[in-house]
Amino acid sequence: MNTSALTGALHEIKQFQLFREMTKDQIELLCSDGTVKVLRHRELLFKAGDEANSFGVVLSGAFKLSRTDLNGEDAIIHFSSPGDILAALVLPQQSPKYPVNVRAMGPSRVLVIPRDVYLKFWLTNPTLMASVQGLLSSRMAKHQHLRVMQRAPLSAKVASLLLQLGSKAGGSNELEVSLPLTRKEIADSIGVTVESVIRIMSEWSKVGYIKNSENSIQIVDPAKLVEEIHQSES
Amino acid sequence: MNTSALTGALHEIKQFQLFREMTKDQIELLCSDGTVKVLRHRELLFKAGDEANSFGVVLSGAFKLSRTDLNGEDAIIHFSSPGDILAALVLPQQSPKYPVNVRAMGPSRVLVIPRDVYLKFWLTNPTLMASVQGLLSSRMAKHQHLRVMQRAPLSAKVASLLLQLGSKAGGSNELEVSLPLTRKEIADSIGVTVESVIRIMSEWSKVGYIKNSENSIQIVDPAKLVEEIHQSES
DNA sequence: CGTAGCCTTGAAGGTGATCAATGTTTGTGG
DNA sequence: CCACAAACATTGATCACCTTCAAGGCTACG
Repeated sequence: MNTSALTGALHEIKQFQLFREMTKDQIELLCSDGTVKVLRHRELLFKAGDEANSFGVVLSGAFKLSRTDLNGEDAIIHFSSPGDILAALVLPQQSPKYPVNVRAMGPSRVLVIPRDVYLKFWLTNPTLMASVQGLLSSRMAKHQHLRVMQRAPLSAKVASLLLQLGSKAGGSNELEVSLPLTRKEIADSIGVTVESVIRIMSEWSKVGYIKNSENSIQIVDPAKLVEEIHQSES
Repeated sequence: MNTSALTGALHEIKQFQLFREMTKDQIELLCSDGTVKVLRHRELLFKAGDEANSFGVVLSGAFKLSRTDLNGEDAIIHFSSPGDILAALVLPQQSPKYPVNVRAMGPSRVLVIPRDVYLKFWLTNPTLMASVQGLLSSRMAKHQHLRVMQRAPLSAKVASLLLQLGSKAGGSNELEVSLPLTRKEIADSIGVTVESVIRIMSEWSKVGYIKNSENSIQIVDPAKLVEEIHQSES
């Protein structure tokens, strides 16, 4: 593999919350035998059901975690951005399998690390485990949030997802969803059909709540989307 | 607090997967300053939003983890049975809050342990952390499963939940749901209305797929419920 | 230049929500 | 121990929301 790519990756990794308090030596240990893998749009990193003998730290781009339902449709479980860890949770099990498909959204890079390293160096590092639990906790929180929204109307679900994925951009209070997110992916995340998502979002585009830039979604008026969520109250 | 209750609890705990490989001394350390709390049906253990300064290990009975949605309705996140840990995931955060309400289902007992003990003794024990991640992993798997089922018809969702909660009973291939589960709780778990759940389950009772014993549900014919799930394939 | 992935719009139909009323069981205090 | 309230279970009628199906356009990329 490319050693210089790895060295570069170690520098990138230092920026992430996960490794904030780590020394350079510690980081090198934690990433032993790591390799940087570059993926193109839609390329598969881990396949659900495969033996999980390595895990990943997202360096750049984004990944979607999904499972295929009985009709062959995708159900998207989670979006991972830089700094997120992939597949770590299942590694302590004996002969673990990946529970989900992990697929790149746009060109992406990930640091792939063998399972042994996790068992030996990650699990034994309390500071790191605290951070890992933090990541898992926020992922769990998103699952819970979706569960709470399940009975809300479709518009509230879409609004909720966009606000969750959006981050601050520009001087105003506008938000921007930085993922290259398709309507289909939005639909698969909240468990509805593409058509329904399109109908809602076209409406919002028309009245100026949101705007479609080049492969990113601008939330022009977040307050209106929040309103959309609260309209579901009885 | 009652010391003899605690001593008894330490024996119970030894049976759980979580502490299988621990020595008696280790267990005592991990449960330092723990107190056994006895709760009645519907009694609240942790309240969502409260400061999380302790966590719990379920000893007997069962607990439901839920959040209240915008309409004041409950959304049930998870059912915890003996051996499960409660609220551990959020403890590493600075000034953590309980993310959910934790409420007893029927008379229940739980070992409540201070947060410090988790930070000091749990996080620093790799073997234990591996087990904890195992529990979290299975909880995450259930969330994912529900997500996959989201587009399936209501009957498939109910069938899926019952099969998930059921455990082997009797000599035949019958299953039994040991929780004192109400129709409303089933509805709140899968995000539908009570009435819909009742309509489905009455139907199943009539044709003999399931049976209502005293505060427990018998799955007489699991195969038929599995069939119910697969009918949703297109 | 053709195919694959994505976006869009319309019409029709069904599934599950809502609302309302009533029965049943459990628990509690007088 | 009875009366009353609260929680839980049930059934029916109506209707809205979202799905399904179908057809077509747009853009990117090999």
